[in-house]
Amino acid sequence: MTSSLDTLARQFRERGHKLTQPRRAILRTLLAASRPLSPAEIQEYGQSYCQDLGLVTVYRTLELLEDLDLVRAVHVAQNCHGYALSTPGHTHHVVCERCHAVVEIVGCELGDFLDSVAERTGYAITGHWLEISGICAECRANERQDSTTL
Amino acid sequence: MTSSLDTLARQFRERGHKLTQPRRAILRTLLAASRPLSPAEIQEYGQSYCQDLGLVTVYRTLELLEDLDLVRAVHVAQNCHGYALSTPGHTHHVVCERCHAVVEIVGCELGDFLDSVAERTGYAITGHWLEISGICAECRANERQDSTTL
DNA sequence: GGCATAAATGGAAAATACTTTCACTACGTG
DNA sequence: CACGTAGTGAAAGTATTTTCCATTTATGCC
Repeated sequence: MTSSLDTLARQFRERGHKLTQPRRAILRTLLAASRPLSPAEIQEYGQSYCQDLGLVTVYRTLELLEDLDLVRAVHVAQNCHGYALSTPGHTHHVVCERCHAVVEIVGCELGDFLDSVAERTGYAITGHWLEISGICAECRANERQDSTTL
Repeated sequence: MTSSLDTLARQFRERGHKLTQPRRAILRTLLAASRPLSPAEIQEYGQSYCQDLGLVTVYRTLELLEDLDLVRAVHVAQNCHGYALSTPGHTHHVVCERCHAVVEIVGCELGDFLDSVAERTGYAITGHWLEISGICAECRANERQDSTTL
């Protein structure tokens, strides 16, 4: 959003990666996009900058850009494939990074925050999705154990 | 989480759906799970309750259960197919439901909320993911226009 | 500026994942 | 307990992602 192609390119090279034409095309496409794009879309639009940009390259470059924190995967509802029983009402999840256990948080205390978002962005807010990751008590206990036995 | 098989089954029937063996197997699997499962996993585990549970049925049943709000899709990072440039630092997205335009919210005001989550759940919070959906100013303007021209 | 070289590329094809179709089955009402 | 319909699984169809490898290209070095 705030980054220019130059800034991105510099960061890219500074971390020891080559700035090839295909990669430049992908960055340009992402810079020009007003919404998250799928790999196939990135290839399609990217070909206006780099004639024969391959889909494989798009996948590889996205992976790299994610590692470098220059790009992020955005949650797109249709394409999320984990399912869990929901408790009635509005809830959020806290997912353990180690064992993937899920705790649901029943209350939702984001009302004020969402109001301010609406005001700042001009959007009419219709919903939100919050997921919190962490390490559950059990896994932390196990980790302590592991490190003492080593 | 708090629901029993009986409760789920009752809600299911009350809303005019048949409670078949495959569906029962899927509900049982979800009840027994401690983390979100993919459709393929649900099929695999569900087969211990219903010998030849088909993947198609899993997809259809999940869709139905989502409609009934008995199950929810949980964001699983690997399977999200939208990519967007990330601005440096921590941001959240507001995505327009109509045109998919994305606005990034730069500040993050969830600190206090996350602290209370940590306290309540016993998790060490390592990160969070918030996405807000809404309708952007432009799309709302278009909608008003549409309804007056009709 | 040209050269060496290691990284990066694109196409083909394999491997996965997801959807749709359709003839058959079984739920549960009466 | 028979019947009608919602629900089913297998298989085919489509889309997505990964792997492999011969070829190309960016970049540091002269």
